[in-house]
Amino acid sequence: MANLRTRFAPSPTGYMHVGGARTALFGWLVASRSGGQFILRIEDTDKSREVSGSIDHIIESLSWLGIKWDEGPDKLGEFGPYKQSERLKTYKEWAEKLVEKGRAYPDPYTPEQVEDYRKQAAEAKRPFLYRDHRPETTGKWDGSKPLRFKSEPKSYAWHDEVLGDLKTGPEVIDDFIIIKSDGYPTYNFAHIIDDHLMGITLVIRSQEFIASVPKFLNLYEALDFKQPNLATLPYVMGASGNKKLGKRDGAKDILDYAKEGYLPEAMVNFLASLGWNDGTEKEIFTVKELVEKFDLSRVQRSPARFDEDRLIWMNGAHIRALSIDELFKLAKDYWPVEAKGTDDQYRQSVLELIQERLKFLSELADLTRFFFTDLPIDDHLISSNKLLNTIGPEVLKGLLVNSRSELSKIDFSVESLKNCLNNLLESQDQKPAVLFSLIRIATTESPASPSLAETMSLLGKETCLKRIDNLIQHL
RNA sequence: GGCCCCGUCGUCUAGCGGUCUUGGACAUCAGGUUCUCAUCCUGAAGAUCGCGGGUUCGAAUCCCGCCGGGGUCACCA
Repeated sequence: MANLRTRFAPSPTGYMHVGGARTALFGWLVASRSGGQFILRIEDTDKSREVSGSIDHIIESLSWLGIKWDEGPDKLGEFGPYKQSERLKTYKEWAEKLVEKGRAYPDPYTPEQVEDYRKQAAEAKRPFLYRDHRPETTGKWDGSKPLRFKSEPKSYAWHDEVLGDLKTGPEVIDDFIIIKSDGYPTYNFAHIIDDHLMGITLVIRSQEFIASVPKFLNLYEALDFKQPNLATLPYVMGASGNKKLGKRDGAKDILDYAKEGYLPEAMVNFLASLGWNDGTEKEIFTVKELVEKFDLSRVQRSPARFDEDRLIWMNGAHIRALSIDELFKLAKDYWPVEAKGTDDQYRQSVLELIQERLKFLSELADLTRFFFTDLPIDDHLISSNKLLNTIGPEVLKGLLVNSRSELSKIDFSVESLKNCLNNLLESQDQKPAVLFSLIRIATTESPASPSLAETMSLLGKETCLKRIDNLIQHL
C-alpha cells in the first residue's frame, strides 16, 4: 500500500469546537495507524471571515489533544507553504492551465446578474445551475472578473470509505468559481490543487461537502489529477435539537474543556466514541489503543449527538486510571488558593483520597478546601441532615464532647481512628449515620468528604479537635 | 423544489438472514459495600428496530414505496 497522507484543513475563523476536533482526530488516527503522515494546512482564502489569533488557537487546541502533524504552517515540509494565502501564485498557475485548455473562463456577469438568475431558479423551485447561463464567448481573464471552471456534466459513481458506494447524475455538476475577483482561490479549487501537490492520498472531511464531491471529481479530471480516496464524516449534533454542532449555537471551545480540567486523553476517547467503536463492548480506550484499532470502515454513517454527561463520565474514568504521580502533575493549577505554600506530600495525600470522586480537575478546589483552611460553621449542614435534625442541640453537643474526649487520647493513625470511632459507636449507642455524620460536619464543615478515618487522619489531631471544639461552642 | 446522506432504548452504540421476545454503555431509579459524596457491585425502568409492502421456511438485517430529519444548490469553507 502506498504511503498514506491525510490532512486537516481548517479555516482560521475562530476557535475549534468538538466537531472540528473530531475531524482532525480521525485523520490523525488513520495516518498514525498506517505510519503515514498527517498534514495541517490553513485554508485562509476568505479574508473577510478571518479571525486573528485563530491559527495559534487551532495549533494550541490540536497540541492539547495530543494530535501531532508532520507538516504544517509551523513545521515546514517539502510541500509548503502550508497556508493557502501564501500559495496564491500556485493557484494562479493552475488556473491559467485550465484557461489554456478551455476549461476555465472569466465570468462576465456582475454579482447582481448572477444573483438574479439564482432568484429566478429559486422562484421556479429549480436548482440553480450557472451553466444554464454560460456565456457563448468571453474575453481574456485579466483578474478583474472571477474565473469559473467550465464543467463537463456527467454521472459519477465513487467510493467513500465511510459512506460506501455513492453515485450522482450530471445535474449536480456545474460551473463554479475557482478564483475570486480579489485574486484568492475558492475552497473548491484551492484544496484540490493543494491536496494534489501535497501528495494527499486520503481526504477526510465532514458531511457538508458531500454534495460538492461530483464537482471535485470533474475538476480532478480536467486537471488530470489522480483522485485521492475520500472519507465523509457524519456530523456531530448539538446536545439538543437536530442541528449540527456549531459555534453560533454555543458549541464550546475545545480549550474550555482543557481549562475545566478534562484530560486530553479522555476527550480523544470521547471524540472517537462519537461515531466509532471497535465492535466490542469496550468503551474506555487509551490513545495508544485508539491508534492501534481505529478504522474508518467502522465509522458510523449516521450523526451522533454530543452528550456531555458521557464525556464527564469518561473523564472520571480516565482520571481514576491515572497514577497518583501523573494526577498530581496534572492537578497543579487546580488547587484551592488556600493550598498555596502547603507541602507537596500533604497535597498528594489529599489527592489520593479525592481521586476517585473527581470528574474533572476544576472540581478539585471545592472538594478539598477544608483540608487547607477552616471554614465557617454552616448550620444548614445539620438542619438539612434528616437524622441529625431530629436530635436536639444539647444531645449533639453531648455526643461531640464525649467523642472529643476519646479522640484526644489516641494518635491519629487511620487504624487508631477506626478503632476509636467504632468504640464510640458502641459507647454512645449511636448509628454511624448519626455519629459519623456529626463528626464529619464538625471536622470538615462540608457536606461530603472521603471516608472519615482517612480524612481525619490526614487533617491531623490538632485541627480535628479544634474544629470539634468550635462546633461544641457553636451549638 | 431538484439532488444527496441518514433513521435500533432520552443519549452513544452492538447487530451484516436464524443463536435477538434486540446486547452493552451514559443518564435515571432502587438496593448493597458498618457514615456523607464518589467508586465498585447487583437490580429496575427504558427500543412496536421510522412506517407500509415484498422476497424468504425465517428480516432490525435484502428489495421497493412512503414518512421524518439533515445537507446542498455562495466571488464561505
